[in-house]
Amino acid sequence: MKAQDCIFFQLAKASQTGVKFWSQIVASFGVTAVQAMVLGFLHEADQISSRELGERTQLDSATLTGVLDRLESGGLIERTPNPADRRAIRVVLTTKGKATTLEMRTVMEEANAEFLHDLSDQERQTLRELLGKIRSAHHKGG
Amino acid sequence: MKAQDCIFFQLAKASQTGVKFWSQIVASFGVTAVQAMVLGFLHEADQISSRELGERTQLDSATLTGVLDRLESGGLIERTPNPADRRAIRVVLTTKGKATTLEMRTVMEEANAEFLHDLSDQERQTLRELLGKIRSAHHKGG
DNA sequence: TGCAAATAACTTGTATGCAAGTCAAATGCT
DNA sequence: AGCATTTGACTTGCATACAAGTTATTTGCA
Repeated sequence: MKAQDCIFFQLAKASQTGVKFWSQIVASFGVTAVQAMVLGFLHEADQISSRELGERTQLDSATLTGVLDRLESGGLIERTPNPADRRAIRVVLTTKGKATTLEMRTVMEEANAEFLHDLSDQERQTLRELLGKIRSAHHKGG
Repeated sequence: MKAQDCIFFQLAKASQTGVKFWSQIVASFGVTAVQAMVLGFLHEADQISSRELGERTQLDSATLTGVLDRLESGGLIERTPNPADRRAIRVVLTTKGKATTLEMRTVMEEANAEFLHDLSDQERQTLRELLGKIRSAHHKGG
């Protein structure tokens, strides 16, 4: 078996290609690929705790603290206290954060389509299914 | 479109799942996932320059310098001078590096099979093809 | 009620990834 | 030969990842 045939290598490199592609697109909004993803999730569910945000984005709490720090410095989100649990925070989009996120969501759809431009509709569907199958198979101790 | 349906997110998370899986396996050899990958490529082509190794592994020269540093500290590789080009180095596996790499290649095949355990032969084949298609479509300015 | 165990966010240390820049050596062109 | 350009490896700075540990707070249970 050649190293290039290793599924871990293939996944990692396809992922890197995607992240680079997406990074260049969202760079014009002043955010990184990961930051853009976090904003996208916040657009779906605002006011959630760091823990829940980490669950949805599949980001480690250590990683997320840094990402939130930079988003907060950029004025895109705010950390507000949660009166019901003083250990937790509530992450909220600022006005600027909401505007940026809205703009990016349009761009994201275009980017998704363009990134998979060379694949047929059937292939895109299959790819998403297979990637999902992998993740669910290895979810928490599979 | 939900953030979870973003192909960049799906690729990144499937990749992370793979890297974590592979990392746990190679940890017993005292190397990281990336280090194991580099060793795998060196097993195919020893004595190559850092530039060529970077081409094959798709690792940035900045990243590769650090990876080679740690492999060299671990006694798995050595940097030797290239008399034909004094700018370049030649990366060679040590005896220990060769032994480790040999052992790992067996484990790698098992890990590949186990990681894709929930997929049929047809699905595995399709997945590899689609990932390859993505990478080649975006290779150097696509 | 009181205290051990669990939890939320953060911190620390190490390893990629990548853009940008440095330095020495090799190349190309006149 | 002489010199600008290119190249190979390295360095720096910043942004993820993630294991491991800290602190304050909350929960669960005797």
